[in-house]
Amino acid sequence: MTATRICEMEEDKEYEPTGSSSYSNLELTSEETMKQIWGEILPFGFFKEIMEEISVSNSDLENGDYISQHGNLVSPSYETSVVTPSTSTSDMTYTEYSVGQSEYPGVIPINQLAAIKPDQLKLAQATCALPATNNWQGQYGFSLSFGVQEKPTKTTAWTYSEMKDKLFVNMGAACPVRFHTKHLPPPGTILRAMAVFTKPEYVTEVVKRCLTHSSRNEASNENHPAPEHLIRCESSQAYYLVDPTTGRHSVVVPYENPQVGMSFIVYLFRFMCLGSCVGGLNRRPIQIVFTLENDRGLCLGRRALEIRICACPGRDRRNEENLLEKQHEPQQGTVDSVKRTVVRLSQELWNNTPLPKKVKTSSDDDKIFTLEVRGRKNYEYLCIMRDALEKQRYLTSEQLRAYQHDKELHFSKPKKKGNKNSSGEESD
Amino acid sequence: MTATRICEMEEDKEYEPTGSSSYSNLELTSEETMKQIWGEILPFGFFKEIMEEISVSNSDLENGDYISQHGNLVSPSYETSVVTPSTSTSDMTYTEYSVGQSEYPGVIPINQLAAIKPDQLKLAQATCALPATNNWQGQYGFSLSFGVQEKPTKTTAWTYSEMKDKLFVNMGAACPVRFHTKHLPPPGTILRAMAVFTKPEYVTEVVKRCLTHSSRNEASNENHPAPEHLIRCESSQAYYLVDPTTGRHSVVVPYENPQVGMSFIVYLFRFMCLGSCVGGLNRRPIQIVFTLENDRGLCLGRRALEIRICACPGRDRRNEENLLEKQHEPQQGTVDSVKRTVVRLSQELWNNTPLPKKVKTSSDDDKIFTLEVRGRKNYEYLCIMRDALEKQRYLTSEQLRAYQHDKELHFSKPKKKGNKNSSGEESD
DNA sequence: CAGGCATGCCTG
DNA sequence: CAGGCATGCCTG
Ligand SMILES: [Zn+2]
Ligand SMILES: [Zn+2]
Repeated sequence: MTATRICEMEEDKEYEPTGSSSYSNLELTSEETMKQIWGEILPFGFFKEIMEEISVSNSDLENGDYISQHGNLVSPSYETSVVTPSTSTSDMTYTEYSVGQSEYPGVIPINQLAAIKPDQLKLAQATCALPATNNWQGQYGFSLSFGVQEKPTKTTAWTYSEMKDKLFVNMGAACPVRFHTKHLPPPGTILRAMAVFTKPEYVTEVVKRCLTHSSRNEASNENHPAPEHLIRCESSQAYYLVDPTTGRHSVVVPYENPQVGMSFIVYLFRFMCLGSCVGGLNRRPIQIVFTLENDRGLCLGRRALEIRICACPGRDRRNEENLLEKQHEPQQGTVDSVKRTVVRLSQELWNNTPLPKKVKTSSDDDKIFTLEVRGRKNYEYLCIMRDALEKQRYLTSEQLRAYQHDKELHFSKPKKKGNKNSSGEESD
Repeated sequence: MTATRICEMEEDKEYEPTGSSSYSNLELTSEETMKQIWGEILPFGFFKEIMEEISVSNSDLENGDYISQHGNLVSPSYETSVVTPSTSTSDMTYTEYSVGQSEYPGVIPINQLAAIKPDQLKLAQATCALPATNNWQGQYGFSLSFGVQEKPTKTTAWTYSEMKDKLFVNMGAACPVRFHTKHLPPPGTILRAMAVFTKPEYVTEVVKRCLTHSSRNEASNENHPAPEHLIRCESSQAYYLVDPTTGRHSVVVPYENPQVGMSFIVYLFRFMCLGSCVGGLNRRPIQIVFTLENDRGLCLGRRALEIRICACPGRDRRNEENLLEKQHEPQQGTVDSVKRTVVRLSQELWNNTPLPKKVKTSSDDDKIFTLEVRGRKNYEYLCIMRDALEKQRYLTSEQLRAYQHDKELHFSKPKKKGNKNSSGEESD
């Protein structure tokens, strides 16, 4: 079990009501459960009996108050809109079937939530406002790979960078992705692909095609049922979904087990906008989250892949790899650059919340930076900020101190498989 | 009277039925006349009694056969759609009034066309598939100018280059244009602004905003009646028109005579897309054609202005001026570059026509280039091609030979005011 | 298909 | 606000 990108997950440790690291964990838990309850009903046979037997008993979860605090768990209209695969209609209307309306109440009492096995906690991100993007092979050993390529030219249609674990691909090009499972997942398992903005400032925004490219007149949209979807999968069994709660787009195909003798199954994916599309991706990096889900919509494995859709995959890959190598000589941010980044990030992060926007920065010397925040949720933002600072190589977690009500918050440190994180209070 | 951009106009000379240079002249004539007959009815008082007394008698025009050959003169539905100025409605519906339906037959017999005074021949381009873009002061001495600017910075909102007679302007910026008339035009006169692609390959395409910027959600479209119009005029009396025949957009305001003591009247124009907008201008240069029109829709004066809508008007102006200066050392195209240009242009031009696409290029030496074409209409394309080659400084008219059915075609040469052009047959 | 321009936009 | 990068696309 690896760590999530934003906050670390615990495996056996009890939840700490006072700490904040369990916060995001709970969020996952509750939303996952809601997902399971509400389900997503697809018009083919892969999902059956979705709403059955959710046994209720919960001893671990004692922080049900977060649910209402979180405020996202009121029930919207639970119609799952599903776009059927194209049947070569020429009128291009967006066929949407409303195939299911939950009779479940809007808010599920927290103590009725099921005893869910750890694996199941790894949410199906389709109904999660902040989808999980951590890699997790799961019990079936889910992973992906790319075929080796002839030396990629500047304008090769796609190229995968091992060094960056990133796919560079032309808009509209069919890109073969190999999916591996070590053990056979149950029949009815599906593969889902969903795009998510990588930067924390944009993660909440739904990834769609730009207006120009989703227009009816676009050649690429002829006879396609989902012009607004960024990701396409070349399969007659592909279904284009719009999550009714979050509005997020995804494409789903039945997961076919590799043929005997083959270690993987190949799906062709197309990405239908440029990363630079104005009013669309708008130069904001994205990743594709591939999830293996069983017929109840539970996630069996997940693999997030950074992707850049561009005109010159070869060139851009080379550039990014060169940049990364240059950066490998570690390089510290200046006091000013860290301050600026923190201020910008905090403005972005706090902007759309009812939380206090107060953030102070100061530095004792050039090595340690201090932030002061209030409120429980802020811990989550601090983690995002910390990640961003680290990613930009401005500082490491060790260099960042955070205070809440005059008490220092300690960031949990990413650890290896099976580790626990810690988040408590200590005197300065 | 100056020459049109594509073919030269004759003033007193008789039309030659065998030649082709009179072709485009006739086109102007006939379309202008159609314009006058069908008219454009605006919902305010500027145009009245449009359809009255068109006396019919024509001796000069003896090539009526071109009319049907040209094929554009069938009558579509003659409803003029007019977008009223915004009245601050918040629902952003595109208010279109259908204010007039011609009872005129679809095709006007050529010999019924009026004896139109030369000035009136200068067509109101609003209903012309290929709008006139020649500058013509007319009897009221219509012209425009720009105020002097403080030294333009790189990102000044707008800047006018005398050297290039070109306006560089930020998208959405209010740009003050000064309009001059030496004599008072009659009451009811209006000013029209219409955008036209500059390159011959695109002149027939209607200039509109891109999908992204014309979207309802665009901030710039709030309470605006014409989100799809590229050109806006800051005036409560501005009307946004879509020509029913050509689909071309224009904005029209009552032409107010300069105040006493002032030599000009200022209108503020905004240009609502970038020249680079994908699916819109798409990096294709445009010009704005300003026309003064009387209350019958007849053109009283015209001024075409090249314009570049961009993020950095200052920078781009400097770059273009530098380039122009560098080019002033004349520079010839190679045989290959001319060939390539001719082939590309001919493909573009012939592509959407039923005409034979056959074009040969050959060069006797490095100075003379030969084209072979068939069909009457091809002469028009040859002229466009010749202009493009000249513009790119590849060659001059003198260097280009054209053959039609083994007979050499002679291009008419641009001459000064009052000159005649010649287009006949000569032996090689 | 690579070199390099064009052009919006980010950074200091 | 200028320098300069980012990134689609044109040219040879
Ligand atoms: Zn796009
Ligand atoms: Zn635009």
